[in-house]
Order: sequence, then C-alpha cells, then structure tokens
Amino acid sequence: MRDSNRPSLEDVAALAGVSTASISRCINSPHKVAGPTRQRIQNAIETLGYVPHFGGRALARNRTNTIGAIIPTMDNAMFASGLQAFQETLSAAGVTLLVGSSNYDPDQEFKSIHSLLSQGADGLLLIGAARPEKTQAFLTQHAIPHVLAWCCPKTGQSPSVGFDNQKSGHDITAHVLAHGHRKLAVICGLREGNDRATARVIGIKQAIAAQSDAQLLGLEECKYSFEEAGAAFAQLLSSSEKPSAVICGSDVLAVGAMLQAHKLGLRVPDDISITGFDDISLARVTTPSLTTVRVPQHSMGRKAAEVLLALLNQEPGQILRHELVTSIIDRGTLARI
Amino acid sequence: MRDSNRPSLEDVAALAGVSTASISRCINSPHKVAGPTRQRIQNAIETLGYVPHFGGRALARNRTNTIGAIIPTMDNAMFASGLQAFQETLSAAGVTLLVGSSNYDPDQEFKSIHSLLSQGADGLLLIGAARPEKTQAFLTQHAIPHVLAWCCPKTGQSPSVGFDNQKSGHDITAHVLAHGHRKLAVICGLREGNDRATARVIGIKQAIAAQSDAQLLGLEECKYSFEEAGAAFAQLLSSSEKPSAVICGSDVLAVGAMLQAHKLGLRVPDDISITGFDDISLARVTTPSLTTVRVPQHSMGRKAAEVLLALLNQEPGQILRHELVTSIIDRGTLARI
DNA sequence: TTTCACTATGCAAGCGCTTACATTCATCAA
DNA sequence: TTGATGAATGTAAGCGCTTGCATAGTGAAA
Repeated sequence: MRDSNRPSLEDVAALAGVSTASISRCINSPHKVAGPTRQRIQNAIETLGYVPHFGGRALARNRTNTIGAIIPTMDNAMFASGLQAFQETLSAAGVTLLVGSSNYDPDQEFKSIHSLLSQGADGLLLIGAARPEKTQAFLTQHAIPHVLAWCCPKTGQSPSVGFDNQKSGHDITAHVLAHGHRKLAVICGLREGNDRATARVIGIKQAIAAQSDAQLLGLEECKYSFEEAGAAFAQLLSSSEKPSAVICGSDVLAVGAMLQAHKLGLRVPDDISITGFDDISLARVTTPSLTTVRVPQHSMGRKAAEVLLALLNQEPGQILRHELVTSIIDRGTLARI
Repeated sequence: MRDSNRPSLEDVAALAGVSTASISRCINSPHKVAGPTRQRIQNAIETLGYVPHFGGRALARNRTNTIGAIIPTMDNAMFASGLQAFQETLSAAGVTLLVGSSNYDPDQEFKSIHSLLSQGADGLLLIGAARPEKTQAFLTQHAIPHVLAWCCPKTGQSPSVGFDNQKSGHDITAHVLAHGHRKLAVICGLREGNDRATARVIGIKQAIAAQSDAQLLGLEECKYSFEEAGAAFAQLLSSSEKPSAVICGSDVLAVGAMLQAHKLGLRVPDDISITGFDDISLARVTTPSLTTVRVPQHSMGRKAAEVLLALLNQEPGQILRHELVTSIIDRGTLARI
C-alpha cells in the first residue's frame, strides 16, 4: 500500500490470505472461485474499501470499458434525453460514458475524437454522418469502433442508429401542405457540416416541389437559439409576400419563432402557422403547443449503446443500419387553411 | 508491436533510434530533449501514427486526467447547461469528463461513484450535499478529491460551488408575499435525499412563518415531471380553501402546474400565480413566461471545474466554499393582489 | 488402494509507460 | 591539461492488474 492509502490487490490478498490471482478472479469471474474463499475475499475487499486500479486493469486487459460520445452540445435539450438513455444502457453493461462536445464544429469534433481516444475510449458515438475526409480517414485507419446516431446514411460503412431526416422533413412539409398552406418559409440550423439540418431542408424542398402551386418564399439559416431564430423569423416576415406557414428544422428554432411572432403581435396559428422538429419538452409547453416531428430519442440512445456494445464484443451478424421511425405530432401551431 | 498493429513506445524508439525514455520525455516534457532528436522522434511518431496507450500511462503516472460527474439525470434541463460549462472548462484543461447518473437515488449514486472511480476518475463532481453516511465515509476514507455543486453547505469539509437554496427559497417566497399573496401552496421535488429540494422548502416555510397573516395551505411532493406536477397542482386546488399562489421548487414543476392550470380552465396569473425555480429555458417559453429564481448554472459549472482542477493540482490556498448569488426573474406568472 | 479427472489456487510473466538514477559527452574555468 | 559542471540520453525498476501454466487437493472409478 505504497501510495497514500490506496489498497492494492496485494493488500487484499494479504488480508484474505490468498494470492492476488484469486482476488482478480473473484472480481472478474466469481464462478472460478470456491464459495468460502469468495466470501473471505469479499470481506477483505469490503474492509479495505478496495477499488481496482484503472490503469493497471486497462494495461493488463488492453481495454478500458469506456465509450466516448461526442455531441454538439448538451446545452439545449436536443440530445439530452438520447444521451441519457445511451448512458443508462452503457452503465447497465458496466461501461462508462466519456463525454466530449463539438459545438457543431468539425475541427472541434476531430479534437474531441482524439482526446477521447487518447483517454482510452474503446468506442465512439458520433452524431450525424457528415465529417471531413481527415476525420473519416482517421476513424478508418485506426479501425475505431463507432456508431453514428441521429442519422441513417445509406452509403458509407459506419453502423448507424437513427432516422431518415430527409424523409421526416418531407413528411412534415407534406403535412403542412395537406393543411392547405401554399406559401411556405423555412428556418433551419446552419447546414455546413450538419447533415441532419441539410437533409431536413432537402426533404422540405422536395415536398414543396412536388406540390406545383406551392412556393418557398424564403429560407433562413441560424444557430439553435431562441434569439437567432426570432431574428430569422422577423426577417422572413419582413418581405412583401408573407408565408402562411414557417417550417422549422428544430423545436428550438420553432419556439424562437413563436416568441418572435408573439412580439410582432402575430397569433399562432391564426395569423401564421409554425412547425418544429425533434419534439423536445419545450414543444409541449408553448401556447399553443407545438406541432412537430417526434424523434425517438430515447430508443435511439438505447439502441446506439446496444449496437456499440455488440460491436465491441465482436458479436457477429450485426445489422449495421437501424432506421427508426419518426411521426408527426399534431398539436396546436398548424392551422388548416 | 504485439497487439494487432498498434505501435508502442518501443516501436517508436526503434524507428527513431533512441531509447523509450527519450520518446516519453519528448512527449511529456519536450524541452528535455535536444532539437534534432526531438525532430527525429516526432517523425517516427508521425509515421507510425503512435498514440500513447492510456492504460500504461495511467498506471505509471497514477493519474488519468479524467474527472467524473454524477448528476441526477440529463433528461431534464436542470443540470444540462451547468454540465456543459463544466465539460468545456475541463476540456480546455485537457481533462476528460466521465458521466454517471444517480436518478436521485443514493444507492445508485454510490454505485456511480464506485463505477467512475474504478474507471479511474481523478476527481468527482457531485450534486448536493446530502448523502448517506456510507457514501460520505467512502469519500473521506479514500480521500477522493471532489466538489459539491448546486449547494453550499456551511458544515462538512467538502469544497462546494453553489448557492444558498434555503435563502433562494426564502427570497422567492418573500417576493410572492410582497405581491400581496397570503394563501400559498407549494409543489416540491421528492425531498428524501435531496438537500436542495429540502432547503428550498425550509426557506419557503421560513418566509411564510415570518409573515403572520400568511398561511401555507398545502404542500405536495412529486417527481420532476410535468405529469406529476400537474397532478400535485390539481390536488392542491381540490381542497376547499384555495391558494392564490403556488410556489414550485423547480421550473419543471411550475410548468407542469401551468399546463394543469390551463386544463382546469384557470388563468395564470389572473386566477392563480405560479413561480418556478432554476430558470431553465422552459421558463421563457410558456405563456405567460415564468417568474422564477435564476440559478447561475453556467458559472457554477465553470467554477466547479476550476476548483476541482486546482484541487487535483494541489494548488494551495484554495477557498473551499464558493457561494454564487441567485436572483429573481420577474416575468408573467406572479400577479399583484 | 491406485489412478484419473477435475477443481481450486498459486506463481510469475508480462501489459506500455514514466522516472530516478547512471552514464556519456561536450564545455569551460583554473 | 584537468577536473568540474551540466545537458542529453540510456538503463531498468516499478506502477497494479490479468492470465497461462503449474501445482495441490478432492472425489470417483477401477
């Protein structure tokens, strides 16, 4: 027990009167140790408050039982509950979650990947499929086990657990069109390096294009904040021809738009309809509550963890592309014209 | 290079024609290595794509550069932005964040502590001060560097970065009383094992007690969900004597109450006033927006990280108790009577 | 009883890295 | 020239754990 007072395997072994090997076995595969011995060891561990030394273990096993997740930000709720589910699932499997953030910046993401790997992450959860060649190459070259979430790319060989952003964008737009709207506008997140935002917009445009008498009056890109979304909304409504519905690429944007509409004295949905995307808790709280696209965050997080764990355990026959379904939640911000 | 194709220090040493010690020095304290040698080593590292093995490093150094945070849940936004700030600050210092959750359960928290420590966390961020003797003893016995956040206990020797929950509870209540309310009710989170919720209620009760003609008509405890808070609200309003204001221990509860009020056909704040606590983004989004207590989540997260880093670096002369101030944000859910 | 098969446990060799100490070598003052 | 000095590099001893192999112990079959 050289370092301060941290007990080592050896200390436990001495107390229990067995060899260090038995202790190790008792911890890692208890069935290999006889009942009474196990009991004695348990006691010793208890009395000393022994906790295995991570470094030693990681070195000997060449595995850390740690998985990294790099998400754009925890600050808004967009990823929170998915991440929570991810963490819980890992935790149940005895794996710990390392968190890094990218702040929607590819360079930052690359740094985080590096950082988490050098912290020993056995695998990685990444959001979205779009990343620079450099990052992609790094993942491939080092054969980093990873899964993509929030997306479901049809190309590329990374396993993914997500949904079809484009289709969902299409769906909500078709829904808006079905309500009789023909003059539409869009607020979306910054699309550069963000394939989810990009795909959603493509889907939206597709749906509009498919309806001959519909038109897209304007499209504003901004960060995911109430303020920026509000400004974008004001911008869209300042043009001569005003939309009857504004389709937003995220609930955060939609709520920002609603707040701004309120300031402008516009009633939602009587004067203008607004739709969101994600169905985070915000969506239920506004008045009226938000018509939006429900994204199965919880099951996505859980499934992503399961896939990643299977990957690490080299379980064969894994399906590599898990597409979950989204649905439209009709609440109160979409009027029928 | 025994394991698959991962290069080790030795491989780099061989390539560069130096000893492993020099490589190590070159990585960890470059100034100790002569220019040309350094160059040669850099090249070798580059060519091999060498990344130091985490386990080996952690074992030799007895330090992982990893810090764990155990928060009740990431699912609601209560801790999200504080955690984000915490993570960013750590990241800037080259330290990685490990996340565990407690789900407001002391046993689960204990398990998470164990788990994060066994994953090598050098230090810990814990929420709140109330924990079982067993957990406390474990922390003390093993001399785990840790800091408490979201609270600011005057006793106990754990460093903390937080605010005075009791005082804040008192303040918001005094504020409500100053608006002329005399018949109050309270919805709070489950207090068992949750010192923040407990302290807030104590503060609320104190303020009410200090106002002789004020009365507390009812108090409901529930989980932090819209549904449960809604039920609690309904319960409070089902009694014969109805409160004119309901003070909630969290914005989540307040929003749940508002949603329920709406269902019951009550106008906020005309028919009933409601206040929140935390000032998470939800609070700005309801109609009317929520009068609440602003908690400096961001600076709390940042400061907590700074304190923890200082602790790990054994920087002397640290102040161990950082009390941040809260303030009341007056928005639209508190009527003047 | 002897032998065999099997289980429970111990022994000891690493895992990849850091670092105290030893060694080498160039530099410079005496 | 010589010894002292200090910088650059090498040597090798761990760090705490896992695990293949060896050994001891047990009961059943022969």
